[in-house]
Amino acid sequence: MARQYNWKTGCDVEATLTVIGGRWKPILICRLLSGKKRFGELCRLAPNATERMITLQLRELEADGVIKRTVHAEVPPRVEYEVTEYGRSLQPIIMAMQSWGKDFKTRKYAEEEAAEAADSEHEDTNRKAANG
Amino acid sequence: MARQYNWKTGCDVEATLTVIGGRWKPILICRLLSGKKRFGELCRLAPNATERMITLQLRELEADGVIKRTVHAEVPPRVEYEVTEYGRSLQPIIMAMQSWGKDFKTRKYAEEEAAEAADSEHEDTNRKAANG
DNA sequence: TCCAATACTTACAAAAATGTAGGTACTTGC
DNA sequence: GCAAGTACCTACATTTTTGTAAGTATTGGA
Repeated sequence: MARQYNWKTGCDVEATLTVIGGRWKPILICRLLSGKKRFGELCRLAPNATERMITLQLRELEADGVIKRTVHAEVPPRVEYEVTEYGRSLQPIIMAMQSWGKDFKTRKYAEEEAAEAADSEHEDTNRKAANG
Repeated sequence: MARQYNWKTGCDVEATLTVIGGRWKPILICRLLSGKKRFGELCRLAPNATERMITLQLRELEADGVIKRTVHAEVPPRVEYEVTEYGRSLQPIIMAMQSWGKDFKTRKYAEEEAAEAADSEHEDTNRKAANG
């Protein structure tokens, strides 16, 4: 997300992308929208992301005022992340993405099933042809 | 967007990102939501993107069934892009992004103004101090 | 014959994002 | 003394994305 973007003339959609355009950012925001989480929890909730990526993306979100980081002076350390009030204004976007994605997954899954079914039917035909 | 993603177990938000996660995709979809456009028009409407990027992202959107590409057999060639019915289901996401971005821009702009005002006040103070 | 116009494509180069492997700090409990 | 536990950080390597510059096809018109 290193973009030369003009706040006066730039496109609205592009502006949003400067904040949530990172690969893991929408996912992390989504996780935090349902409540405060510790670093380790976030890692477990985003298993495809590495710890390093999660750290980096959280830092950027923090810098943009979307989330808040709280360090508890304990040993072993405990760090909690939560969305700020401002960050919560992203909720409609994240929710829309979640809802669309759910539907998309169902579609994709159905497609795969259909493809497999077609495949095995094809195998049947081949077998019959070989036998005939 | 080259991700090993599991359609059964994967996160909903992440699923959406496999489709609209490209840097220019949300912008292109946004442009097309307001109506059919020619390639050249899209280039003019997304001036920060190169022609190559626009081509590539359009191809991916087409492959995902979000947009439709129509080639008219003319010389010089004319190619039109439009969102499919399915693509239109992304509208809530794009609109939410647009709305949030608009607000964010206003905020950012105000911040910059404030920073500049503070700066020139600082200069005044310095001048006074130097004079006193 | 050469140019203009459009929507690309291709090879190559640069930049950005992401991943890997290791290390750090601190204190409690064995 | 040593391992465990947490939330990182750092250097480095690799992958992915994006950009640059040039070339392609077609045909009507100067």
